[in-house]
Amino acid sequence: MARTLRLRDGPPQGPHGCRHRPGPLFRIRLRVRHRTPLDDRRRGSGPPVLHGKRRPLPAQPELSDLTPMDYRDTVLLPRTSFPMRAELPKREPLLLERWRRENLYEQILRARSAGPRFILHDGPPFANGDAHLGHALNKTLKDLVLKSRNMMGFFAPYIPGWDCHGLPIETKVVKESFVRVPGSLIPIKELPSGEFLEAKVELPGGAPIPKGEVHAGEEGIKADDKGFQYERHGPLYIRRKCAEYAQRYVEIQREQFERLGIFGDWEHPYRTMDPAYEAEVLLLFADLVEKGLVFEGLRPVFWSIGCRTALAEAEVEYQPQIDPAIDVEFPLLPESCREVGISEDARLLIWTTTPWTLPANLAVALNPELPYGLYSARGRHLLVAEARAHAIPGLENAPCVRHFPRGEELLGLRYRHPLLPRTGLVYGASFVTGESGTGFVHIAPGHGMEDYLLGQEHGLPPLSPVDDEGRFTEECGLPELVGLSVREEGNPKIIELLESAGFLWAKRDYEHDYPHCWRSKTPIIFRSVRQWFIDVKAFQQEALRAIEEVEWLPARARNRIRGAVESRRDWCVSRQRYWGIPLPVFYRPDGSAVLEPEAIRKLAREVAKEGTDLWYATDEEALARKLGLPAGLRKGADTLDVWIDSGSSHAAVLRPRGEFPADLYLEGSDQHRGWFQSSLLLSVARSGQAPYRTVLTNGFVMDLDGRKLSKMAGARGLPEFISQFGADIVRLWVASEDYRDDVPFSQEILSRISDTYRLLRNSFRILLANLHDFDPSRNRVSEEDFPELERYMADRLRILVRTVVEAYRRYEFPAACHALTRFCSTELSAFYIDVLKDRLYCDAADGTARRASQTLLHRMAESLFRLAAPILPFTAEEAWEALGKKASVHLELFPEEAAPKSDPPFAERWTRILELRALSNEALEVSRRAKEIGKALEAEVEVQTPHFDSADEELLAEVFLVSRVRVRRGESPAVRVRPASGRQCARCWKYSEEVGKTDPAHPALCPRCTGVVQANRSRS
RNA sequence: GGGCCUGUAGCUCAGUUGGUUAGAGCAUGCGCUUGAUAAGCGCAGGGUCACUGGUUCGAGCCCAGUCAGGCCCA
Repeated sequence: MARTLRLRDGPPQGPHGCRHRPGPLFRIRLRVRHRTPLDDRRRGSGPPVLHGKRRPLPAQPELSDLTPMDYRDTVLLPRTSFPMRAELPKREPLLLERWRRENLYEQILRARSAGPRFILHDGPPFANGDAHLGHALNKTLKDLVLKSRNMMGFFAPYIPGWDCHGLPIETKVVKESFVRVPGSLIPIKELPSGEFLEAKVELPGGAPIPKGEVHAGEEGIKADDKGFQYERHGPLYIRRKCAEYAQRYVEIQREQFERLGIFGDWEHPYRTMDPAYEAEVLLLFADLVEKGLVFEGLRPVFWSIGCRTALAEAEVEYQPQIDPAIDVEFPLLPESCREVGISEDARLLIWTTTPWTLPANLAVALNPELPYGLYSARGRHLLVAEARAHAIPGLENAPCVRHFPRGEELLGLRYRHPLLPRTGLVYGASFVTGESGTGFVHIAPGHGMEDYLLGQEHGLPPLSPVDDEGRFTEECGLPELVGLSVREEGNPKIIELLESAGFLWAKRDYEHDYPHCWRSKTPIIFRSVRQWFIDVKAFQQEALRAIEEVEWLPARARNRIRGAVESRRDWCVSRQRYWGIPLPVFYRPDGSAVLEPEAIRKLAREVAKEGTDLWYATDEEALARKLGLPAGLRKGADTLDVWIDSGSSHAAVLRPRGEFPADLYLEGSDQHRGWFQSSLLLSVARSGQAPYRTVLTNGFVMDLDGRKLSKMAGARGLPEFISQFGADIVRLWVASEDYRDDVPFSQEILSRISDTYRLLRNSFRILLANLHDFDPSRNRVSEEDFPELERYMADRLRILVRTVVEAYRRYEFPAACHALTRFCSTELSAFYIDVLKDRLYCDAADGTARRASQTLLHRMAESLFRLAAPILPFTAEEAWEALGKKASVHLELFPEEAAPKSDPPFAERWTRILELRALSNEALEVSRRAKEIGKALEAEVEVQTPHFDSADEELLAEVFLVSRVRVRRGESPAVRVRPASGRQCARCWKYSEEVGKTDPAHPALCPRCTGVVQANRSRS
C-alpha cells in the first residue's frame, strides 16, 4: 500500500524501489500521467452531475485550441526519497544501530574537545523496575540540554548513573526469590538473625540431607520436620543476588533510555555498587568521621517493622490511615492540686492517636502561653486548654470552674501514670497548640523527635520498650503487653486496660496521613535504637550559605531547598541490612565503638580492588589486622543509608574526572529533599562547597485530570509508547511541555503531538523535495542577488535561528518548539513555499530567481534540521541525510546567529504586503463562497493602496497567488476580486491575455512557459 | 494541619514595568485544490484569563480570601 505513495519520490532506493514492481502501481501511474489540466478543463465545463457546484470557468477556450501535449512532464515537481510517513518505530532502531556503529557519541566529544566544558551530572535512578514516563521526562530533558549545549560548541559529556544499593532492591530480591517445591512456592525465609533460608528441591538420587535445627552462622543444607530442605545463606549470598538483580535492571533501563535517542557513555555508566565508587564513598565518610561529624546515639528514628530497619526521612511516605484517637485522663497528685488550688480529684486530659506509646510516657507538655481551664463533667474535674474544651467529646457544654489565663501557671504539676506505678511532670513546650487535641501532649521521649528533644532538656531517657519486630519488651512494665505487636495488638489492649482502670475519657476512629515505609508499605513507628548519625546541625549554616551561591531554576526552587535544609534533623545513616556499603565501625568487647578515619581509608583502598563484599567475606580478626586495628574487635553489621551512596556521587564521579563542581543538576522536584539535599550536605560537610552551580527541576507527569499519573500506568507506558509512536514523538511531547510545573500527559496530548510532528516532518519533506535538482556547490546564488522576497525570508530565518538558540540556552524548550512549528506552518508552508510553487515548478531550472529560492530553501533546511536535532534526533538525522550530508547532524553546530538586517523601510514594506495579502485572502474567500472562483489563480485582484504602484503588481500577484494584480492609488487600503481575464496557460495554470501569442507550436502556453519549453526542447 | 507552587480557547503554550477589541500553533467547522495528496491553501467559530472581593481612571497582571491540583513536610 505505502509503495504507491513513493511514486513521485526520488529514484528507486535499492531493492525496494517501486519500479521493479509492475501491477497496480503501473495503472496508477498511467492514470496520473494522463491527468492534465485538460481533464480539469473538461470537468470544469461538464454537466452539474460531475462538478455541479462550479460555474463554468471564465475565458473558456475552445477545445480545438488545446494541444494534446502533456506539459506536466515539463514541470519541475518536488521529488524526494524522504517519505511522508515516518514509521518511527521501524526507522529509529536502524539509526540507533548506525550511531552505535559509528561511535557517534565519542565522535561528538572529540569534535568538541577544545570547546568550553558543560558538565551535567546525572542523578542515578534506582536500578529497579522498568523505565516509566517520569524517567523519560527527566532523561529526555537532560538530553535536550546536552544536545543543545553540544551544538552551541560546548564539550558536554553524559555519564549516566544508577543507584544500585539499598532496601528497594534487597526487599525485592528477598520477595522474588521463590523456589518451586512440588505443590507449592516457598519463599526465601528470613531468620531473626538476619540470615536467609532458601527452600530447595531434593534432587533425585541426591545424598540424603540431615534433618536438624539450623543454627546461626552455619552455612549448608538442612531439612526441616516437614521434609522441606533449606539451604542456609549468609549475607554474601543475598548481596550477590542483589547485585545480579541491580545489574539486570541497569541493562533493561539502559536499553530503554538509549532507545529514546539519549546520547551518552552507555558502555561505561557509573554504578553505586562499583568498587571504585564504593571506595570513594568510604573515603568521603572517613573525612566526615575525621571532622567529628559522625556519632552514635540512642534516639528515636523512623523504624520500619516490615523491613526491620531504621529509615531516613526520604524513605518515608505518607498515606491515609485510620487510628484510634483517645482522650486519656492522667490523675494529678493531690499535693500538686493543692499547689494550684484545685480539687484533689483533678485530672489532666491528653489526646493521642498512638495509644501504644503510653507505656513509654515520661512527661506531659503544655503550651505556657495558652489559657487553660478546669472543667466539670461526668463527675470529674478535667484540665484542658480553653481553646479545645468545646471540641472534646463530653466537654462541649461543661462549665469551666477555674481559669488559668496562662498555661505557665500549671508547669511542674505532677501526675500519676494511668497504667504504671510512676509519676511524671508537666513541662512547657511551644509545639503544643490550641488547634488539636486537648492542649496537653503526652511525652514519650523514646517515640517521637519532639518528645526526645524535650526529654533531653529535662533529663528524661528515650525509653523505648519495643523490639525490632515492633513488639513490646518486658521493659514496658506491663506483663500483659509483652510480646504484643504495638499497633495491631497493643493499641486495643492498652485501650482496654485504660478503660478498666477508669482513665479512658473518649475514643473514636481518626483518619489522618501517617508515615509508611516506602518499601514494605507498612506503617512505621518511632522507636529509639542505637543508630549512627551525621551531625547536620554542625554545618547547617554553611549549607544554607552554599544554597545562596547556587542558581536555582525556577527561582522558587531555592525556597524549597532552603526549607528542606533548615528543617533538617540529624541524619540517621545506619541501616540494618546487607545490600549496601558497610558502615565501617568496630566494637570493643565492652560495646564501645571504634570508628577510625585511617582504618576506613585503608578499607577504602581494599574495597577499590575487591568491592565491599570484602567486609563480609573477611573474618573479624583478619579484617581488623588488615586495617591496622587491635585484635578482639567485633565488626559492625550495619550498612550505610543509600542516600549516602547517591549523595556522594560528586565525590565518586565528578572529582575523579576533574568535573567538580558540576554546571548542572537536573532532577524531579521531589529531589529537593532527596538527592539535591544529600549531595549538598555531603559536599558542604567535606569541602564547604555545593557540588553544583545550577539546579534545574522538573515537575511530575500528570494524567488528564491533573492527578498524579499512577506508577502502574506510567510504568506500562514508556516502552509501549515508544514502540507505538516512536521516540521522537515522546521527545517532542517532553520538549513542548513547560516541565517546570507538573507535566500533563494524555491520549489527546499525544495525538496533538503527533499532529505537530507530522507538520514538522512534512515541512522538512517539502524543503528536501524542492531541492531535488539543486547542487549548492554549483547553483548557489549569493544573498546580494536575492529577489526581495528571498531577502525578506532570509531575515525571517535569521530571527528564527536567534529565537530558537536563545530558547535552548535558557532551557526553554517549549519556546523552541513553538518557534519551529510556527515557522514551518505559517511562514514556510502557508506562505513562502506556497508562493514559491510557480517559480520552482514552472520557471526554467536555472532561472536566477529559482536558484535564489533554492539557495534559501537549502539554507533553511540546513538551519531547521540542525535546530530540530536536539528535539527530534532521529527525524533530523534522516532529513540531514536526505539533504545529501554524509556526517551526522549531531556533529554540527547550530547555525550562526546572525542579526537580522536592520532596514526599517524594507521591513515596513513587507508588513504592508502581508497586510494586503490578508485582505486579498479575505476577498478571495468571498468570491470562492459565491462560486465565482475556485483556486486563487482563477482570480485577479484590484488593490487600492497609497503605498504601492504598478511596478509592484507582479510581486503582489506572486505573493497573493493570483493571476494578476492591478494597483490603484487610493487612500484607504481596499481589495476587489474578479475572475481573471485572458486564457489559462496549460502549463503554469495562470491566466493571461498573452497565452498562445508567443509560439504557434504552443498555443496553450503563456510567454514564460513557452520560453521554458522551447529552451528544454532545444537542449534535448 | 504547615511550607513552596500551579490554574489564560478542546490540547500545548505566549502575554513585557498594570494601558486599546487577550494572542500563536495544533485540533474543530465550512470551503478550495488535486503539481506537497494518508498532503497543501483559505476563511470562520471558540476564552466570565479557576472563583469572590479589594486597590486603581484602568487588573489576565497587584492585594486578600475561596476552590481545584501538585510537590514536600507534620
